[in-house]
Amino acid sequence: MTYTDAISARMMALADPTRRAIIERLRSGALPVCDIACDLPVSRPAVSQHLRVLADAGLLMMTPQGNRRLYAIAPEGLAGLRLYLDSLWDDALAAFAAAARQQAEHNTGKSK
Amino acid sequence: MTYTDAISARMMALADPTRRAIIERLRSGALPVCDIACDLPVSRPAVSQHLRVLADAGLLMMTPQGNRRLYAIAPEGLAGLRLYLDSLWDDALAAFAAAARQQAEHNTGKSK
DNA sequence: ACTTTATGTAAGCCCTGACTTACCGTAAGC
DNA sequence: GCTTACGGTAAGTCAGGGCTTACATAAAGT
Repeated sequence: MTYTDAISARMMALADPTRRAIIERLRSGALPVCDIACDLPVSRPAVSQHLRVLADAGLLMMTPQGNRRLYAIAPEGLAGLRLYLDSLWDDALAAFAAAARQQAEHNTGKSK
Repeated sequence: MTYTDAISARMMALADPTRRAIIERLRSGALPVCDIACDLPVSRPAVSQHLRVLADAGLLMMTPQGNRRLYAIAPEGLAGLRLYLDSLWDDALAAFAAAARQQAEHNTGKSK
């Protein structure tokens, strides 16, 4: 399903350290490109490319404002990731509990 | 901080499609390497390398059992990721609300 | 002890993607 | 109307990582 593809795109977008730095920079609110790029260790075109990747993944929204373009985190983009991790967490916990239970009764079964 | 580094490692580990497929395969419980690799489109050594990456990231735990090695999802490995996404989600929502509020009073301010 | 099964490791190939420089469009200010 | 800031695009380079084949190790079975 295309649902998983969106998860993949967002996960890969968030996996890059530079893009994570951009996201961190935008936690407190929208910023123009120059403000994002000025204290990053890469060139401004590189930041533009990263912004494109993040926007294509649905993690950023852009609003033109006169001369510049404000980028901000799109909360909806994070929703799917949260759901995915939560379901994975649930299944992992259930499998862990089941394994522990099975281990316990295996031990009692052959208790000397 | 090394906190963020663990997040990065886990995010990058989960970003790869093949590794995501491995994780999906382990949702229902622990499996030996051969069972994981048999229905994946890559060779078994490739799976071994992916398992190493996932284990190094703290996302998998391995328990030797005779001839084979059982791999299972480590729930603790997911906890940090969930916390990170939740905090990002909170900040993004707050910033979004603040921007909307500011936009609103800007509009009322210059309402004709 | 020898063979088979299960798995990790080494070396090498190759493609993706992150980065850079150079260039182009567009809105603002004078 | 020019010039200047802002920002996206193009082309090319280069390193990292994912894959494969070949080899090594270890436990099990017979």
